[in-house]
Amino acid sequence: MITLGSKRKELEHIYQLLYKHFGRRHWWPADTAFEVIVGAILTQNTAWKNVEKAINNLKTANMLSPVKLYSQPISTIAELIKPSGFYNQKAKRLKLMITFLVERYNGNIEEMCKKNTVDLRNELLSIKGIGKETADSIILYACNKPIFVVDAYTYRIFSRHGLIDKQTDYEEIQEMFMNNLDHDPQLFNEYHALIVETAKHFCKTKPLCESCPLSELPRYID
DNA sequence: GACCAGGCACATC
DNA sequence: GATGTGCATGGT
Repeated sequence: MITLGSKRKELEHIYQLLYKHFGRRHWWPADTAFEVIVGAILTQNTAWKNVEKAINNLKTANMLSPVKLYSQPISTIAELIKPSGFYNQKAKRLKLMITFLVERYNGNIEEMCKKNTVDLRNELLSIKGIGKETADSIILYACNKPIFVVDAYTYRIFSRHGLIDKQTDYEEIQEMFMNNLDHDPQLFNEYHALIVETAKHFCKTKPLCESCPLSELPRYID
């Protein structure tokens, strides 16, 4: 029987182990808040390597700003972000997000981030193409507000190791972290980044380690 | 040449 | 409410 107290300890312990092993991740990999938003949309079900190419295309074309992209047709955006895949769909989603940003917040991300987290999350979720993970990534990594980002890696790692079960939904997983950890944006930032790092090293190269205790995970990575 | 990747919306049962 | 499908490129 896992009590609340021990779950907190377990989550903290895992964090300490991963942090010791990987060190500070310096996430999200982006130069600006706007780049975070673009990356969050482009990385939907897509390897980050491909997103980098797409973002580089936008930078090279001098298009990586809300005002610049706002005035571009979807077809132009699609052409630039091609390497990230699903480019027609993502071009529409990007355009919708940017339209929201420009028309409601005058293209000012800081202004958008002044909204309280619950309202901001609902606003983002009302944009077609912005789902829970994308919204939470924007709130945490573009706004630096404390919300826990749950992604496929989080689900895979923590379900494989028995901390959540198969039918646990997004909000429940999010609550597990948020009910047991300080609401510190830097902590949530780092924890999610460490999960991604773990998955990249571990899930790929050592698929047979599914059954090893998560607390011992770093030992299996070397 | 399969198989997968830091989702999401929509259709169908 | 659960389950399935389209979207598309590039790396392993």
